[in-house]
Amino acid sequence: MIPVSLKDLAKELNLSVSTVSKALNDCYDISAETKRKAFALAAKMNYHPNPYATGLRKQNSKTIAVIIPEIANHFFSLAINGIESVAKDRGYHFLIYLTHEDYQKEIEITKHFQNGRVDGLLLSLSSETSNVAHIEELLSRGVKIVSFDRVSEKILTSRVNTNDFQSSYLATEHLIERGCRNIAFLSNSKNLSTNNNRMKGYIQALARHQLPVEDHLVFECTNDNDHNYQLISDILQRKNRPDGIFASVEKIAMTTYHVCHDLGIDIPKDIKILSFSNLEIASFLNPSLTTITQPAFEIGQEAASILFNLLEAKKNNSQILNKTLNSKLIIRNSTN
Amino acid sequence: MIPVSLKDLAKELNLSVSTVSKALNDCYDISAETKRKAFALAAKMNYHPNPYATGLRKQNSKTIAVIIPEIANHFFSLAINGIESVAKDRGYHFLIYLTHEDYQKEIEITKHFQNGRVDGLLLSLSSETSNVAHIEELLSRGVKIVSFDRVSEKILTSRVNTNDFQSSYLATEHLIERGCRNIAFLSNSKNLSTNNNRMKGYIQALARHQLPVEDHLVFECTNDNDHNYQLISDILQRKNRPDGIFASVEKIAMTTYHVCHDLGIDIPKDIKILSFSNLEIASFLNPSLTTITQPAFEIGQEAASILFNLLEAKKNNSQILNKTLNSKLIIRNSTN
DNA sequence: CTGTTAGCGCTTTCAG
DNA sequence: CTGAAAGCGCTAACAG
Repeated sequence: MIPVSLKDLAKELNLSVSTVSKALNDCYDISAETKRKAFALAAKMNYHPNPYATGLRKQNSKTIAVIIPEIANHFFSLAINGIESVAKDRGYHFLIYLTHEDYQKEIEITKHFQNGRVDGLLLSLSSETSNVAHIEELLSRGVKIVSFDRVSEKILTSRVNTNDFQSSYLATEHLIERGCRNIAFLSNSKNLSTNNNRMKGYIQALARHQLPVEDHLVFECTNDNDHNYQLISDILQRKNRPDGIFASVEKIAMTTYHVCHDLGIDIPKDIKILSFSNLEIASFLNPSLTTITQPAFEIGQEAASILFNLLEAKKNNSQILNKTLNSKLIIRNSTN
Repeated sequence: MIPVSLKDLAKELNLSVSTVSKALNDCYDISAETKRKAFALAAKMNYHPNPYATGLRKQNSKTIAVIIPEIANHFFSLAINGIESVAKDRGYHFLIYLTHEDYQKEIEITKHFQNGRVDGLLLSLSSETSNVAHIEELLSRGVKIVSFDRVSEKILTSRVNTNDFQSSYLATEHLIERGCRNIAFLSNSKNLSTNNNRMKGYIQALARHQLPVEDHLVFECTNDNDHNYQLISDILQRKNRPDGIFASVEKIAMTTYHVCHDLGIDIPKDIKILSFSNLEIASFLNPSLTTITQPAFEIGQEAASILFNLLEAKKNNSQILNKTLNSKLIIRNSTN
């Protein structure tokens, strides 16, 4: 690294460092001529200020952290696209951290933000997280946080998420209208706000249509695919097999699909599958899956905007916003 | 942000800032007792050094940039997983930048690394990039770079990629063995090393099996899906329709699948489709697609390792490495 | 309009 | 074993 610093420019221009600094920052009290020369030389020598020196002085870093459970998941990668689109416009950079759905890792990661590394944080909780003391600690230090998708009631931050309840209600209703009377819900993790809202939508739709809400139709899947496979396999081999499956996330829907394939169960004739999914091609490759697609990109954008506004607020305006964006129900195969 | 600094610790301990600094850095010339007290207080007060102050002093940032064309693409998100796994272990942080396959954006992004923001760069070129002066500029400034996947001969850095040529050769051969005699190659972008190597593998397999290599069987797709749809639609409505399609990337394979569906062409009976794809479920959802899966995670790991070694090399060891990792051919439906 | 000075939080000689 | 002082690159208050 052969950096060119303000000092180098100053020497070349026979000016003081501070004058050059002010010139390049277009301060009102610097002559037009000096500014011209400063900019010209800066361009010529390809000068770019050291962001960390500036940050140290200004007590900010113009960078944020994005903490997510995983990245090889279309929801989160699309959300990052949204975050990127607004970060770029507003002059912010972002660091990515992955918890891999692990509470301990989330805590470890959290420690990096105790001292100025980032101005703020975009956070989506791991499915293993129920205790949120590590987040509250950051908040008490004055770190600005906006939660998205996987939020917690206990964390007092602005939140951006999907209409999980409502879309689940509508989607479940859709299954009922297609004739399902015995719909199982494959839950993700009881710690997840998203999962719980989805389940509430499912339950309410059943209730609304006078269908029994049976405990034995709600199953808790885990992050262990083999376990899920076995569980679903058991469910589908019962005497009174469900005629509909609502999988709270895509991965579980895929496992269900897999099991059906292995057991020779015909989708959608024998069983109908409904799932949240942000992977366009999923519903396309297999038109018998009905999917709920979240506005992932917009969620990322919205969360980032709120955070940047918070960071740049003149007053310590800590108003908590709750934004809910609508998801779309995608039905490719409504016949039979 | 209410930060706790070395100064705060020093005051509390009635020691000088430099002593505390040395104590926490476990310097040999500090008494065990002092160290103990320093560590204890640091833990109690939740002290974490400001990374940018340290960086400014040590002239590094312990952060790298990852520049990729897009993130909602399984290859790149898996590669990021690999990068993350080694960055975490080696104490590095990473910033993500997306070019969106746009040469101008790539140039803009590149400007952020002229002055200390990152110690090094993991780079995968945009499909629009043919002139690489912006990268050479960084290199001449002493920025360490490792290229992966989308590399350029013109950029003299270590490179990590897949055995594109060989796997394409084998996959094409597989199509031939399944009876294809008229295989079209749907190219991605002529600027991409990956694409070109894949095409070479395809051509060589045809040649090896005494099949004519015909120009009119190689088609250039773009980033415009509608254009691709039209192009592929035209191809599949010719008199002598291809009996096999080799799509250089997943997105093009999906469009092909889509066109087949709309035209009522049966896969794999009427036509066989082969594609590079890192999305596990693609080959699963549609078993008639034969896919080549890249070791994306490992490529990320390998590239990151090489970069970190480079950054920490005592001598200015600028040896250029070229690593090629093997991809896997996944054939789920070899009947008919 | 320009320069001097101080300091952001940290590390690192060098003196004691 | 500990502390004073300098400085990484930059900005900002203040003096001239």
